Amino acid sequence: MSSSSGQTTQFRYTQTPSKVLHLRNLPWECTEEELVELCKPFGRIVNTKCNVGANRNQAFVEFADLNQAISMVSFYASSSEPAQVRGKTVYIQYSNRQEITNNKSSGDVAGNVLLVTIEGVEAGDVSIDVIHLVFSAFGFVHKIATLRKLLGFRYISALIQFSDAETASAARNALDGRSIPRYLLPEHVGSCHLRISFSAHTDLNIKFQSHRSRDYTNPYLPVNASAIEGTVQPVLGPDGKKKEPESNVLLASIENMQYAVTVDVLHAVFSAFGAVQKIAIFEKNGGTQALIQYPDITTAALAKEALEGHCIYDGGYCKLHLSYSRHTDLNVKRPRLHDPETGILPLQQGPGGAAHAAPGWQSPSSATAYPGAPPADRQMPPWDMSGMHPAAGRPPYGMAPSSGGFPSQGYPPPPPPPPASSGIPTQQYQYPPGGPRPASSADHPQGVSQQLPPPPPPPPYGRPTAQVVSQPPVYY
DNA sequence: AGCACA
Repeated sequence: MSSSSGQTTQFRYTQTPSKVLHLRNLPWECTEEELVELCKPFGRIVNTKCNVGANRNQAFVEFADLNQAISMVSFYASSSEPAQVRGKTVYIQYSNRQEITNNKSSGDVAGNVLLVTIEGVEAGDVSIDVIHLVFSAFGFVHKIATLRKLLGFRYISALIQFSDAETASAARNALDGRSIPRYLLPEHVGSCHLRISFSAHTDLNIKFQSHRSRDYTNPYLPVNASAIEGTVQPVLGPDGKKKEPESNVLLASIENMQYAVTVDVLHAVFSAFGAVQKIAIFEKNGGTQALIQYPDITTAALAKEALEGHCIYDGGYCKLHLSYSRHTDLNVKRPRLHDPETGILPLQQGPGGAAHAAPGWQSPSSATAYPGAPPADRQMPPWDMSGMHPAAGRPPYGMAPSSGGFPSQGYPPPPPPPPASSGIPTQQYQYPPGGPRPASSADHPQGVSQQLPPPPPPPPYGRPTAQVVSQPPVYY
C-alpha cells in the first residue's frame, strides 16, 4: 500500500456537511472578530475556535443551523471571489466534527487556585495538614480552604492557592488522578484519588486558621476554636437563589417529644459540629423549642444541614426541625454552670472529642478563650505531625521541594485537633433497658446517617426534665 | 492549505 493513500482518505470525508466549518489559511492569529465578520452573513454563529493548529492559522466556526453552514460552503464553492480575511484567501470546508467541543471549560482555565476533590475519603480522613504537605511539593501554598460539604459524603474538596498559575498547573499535572500516599492516610481508607481542576478564584478569603482553612501568608490570623471556617462558600445557592438569613443560632423545634430532651441531650447532639456556646429550652405553642448558639454561622449551618429532620431517638421520637434564629447572642439570664462534681456533665471525655467541646459548654469564659487568641506560649509545629509517617515531612512522590520549601516557621499553632469523626460522642452511655434505642440508620435519609452523632442518653431517671418547666429555663 | 479539545 502506498503511504499517500492514507492521507487522501483523511480529507475525503470532509464533504459530509456539518454546522461546524473548518477554515484554514487564515492570516496569522486571526481574531475571532474577523472570523465572525466573514461568517455571520450566512447565519448565527454559536461558537468559534480560533488560532488552531501549529501555525495558529486555522479556525472552527459553528453555526446554529446546518443549513447556514451549507449556505456558506456552497456560496464560496460557486463564487468567483474566494473568502478572504485581510486579503488572504481562506479555504472553507465542513469540519469532520458536528460541534465544537468547547472552548476551554471553566475548570481548565489555568489559574493560581486549584479546586481539588479527594475521592473516597470523609472529612476526618485527610487533614488540611496532609493536603498542605502534598501540595507544598510544588511550591509555596498560600492558602487552603476546605469546602463546606455535608459530612458523610465520600469525598473532600478544597481550594488550594498557589502564587501563580504555573505552580498550580505543575501541581495539577503531577497530581490529578493520583492518590495521596498511603502512609498519610488512615488505615481504613481504601482508594483515594485526587481530581484537580482550576478554580476561578484568584485569592481566597480566609478568616481563620482552623482545621478547615489556613492562610500560610498571615501569621496573625486568628485561630478559630470551633475549627469551622466561615467564608469561602457564597451565601447564595448554586442557582443564585437566596437562602434564608443564616445565623449562628439555631432554632430547634422538637416534634413528638416522647422522651425528655434536656440541655445535656441537646449539647451532646449539637456539639458534634462545633463548640456549643449556649442553649435555651422553652415552650412555645404547646411544643418544645430550643435555641442553640454556635460561635459562627458555618458551624450552625453544618449542624442544621446534618440534623434537620433527624430524630434524637429511634422510632420517630424527638424529631428535630431546624431553622436559623434571628438571635445572634442568646441572653442568658440564669446561668447554671454544671458542677463537675455532681457527675452530670453532658459529655464524657470521649476520645479526642469532648476535650475542646466541653469548655464552651461549662464555662463561658473558656468558650471565648480560643477564637482570636491562640495561646502565645504554646510551642507547636505549624501543623500537627503526630500520627504521620516519619517520611511525611518530605514531599511525596519523590518530587523535589520547591525553592520556597515548607513554610515551617512563623505560623500560629493550629487549632486543637478536630474531633475525629470516630471520636464524636462515641460514648460510653448506657441505654437503660427498655429505654429508647439510638436511631438506626434506617431512619435517616440516604448518605447522611453516618455523621449523625450517636443519640445522647435519656436523662437519668428521676431527674427533672427541661420541658416540664413552665418558665423558660436557660442554661449556659 | 488539510481538523482542536479532553
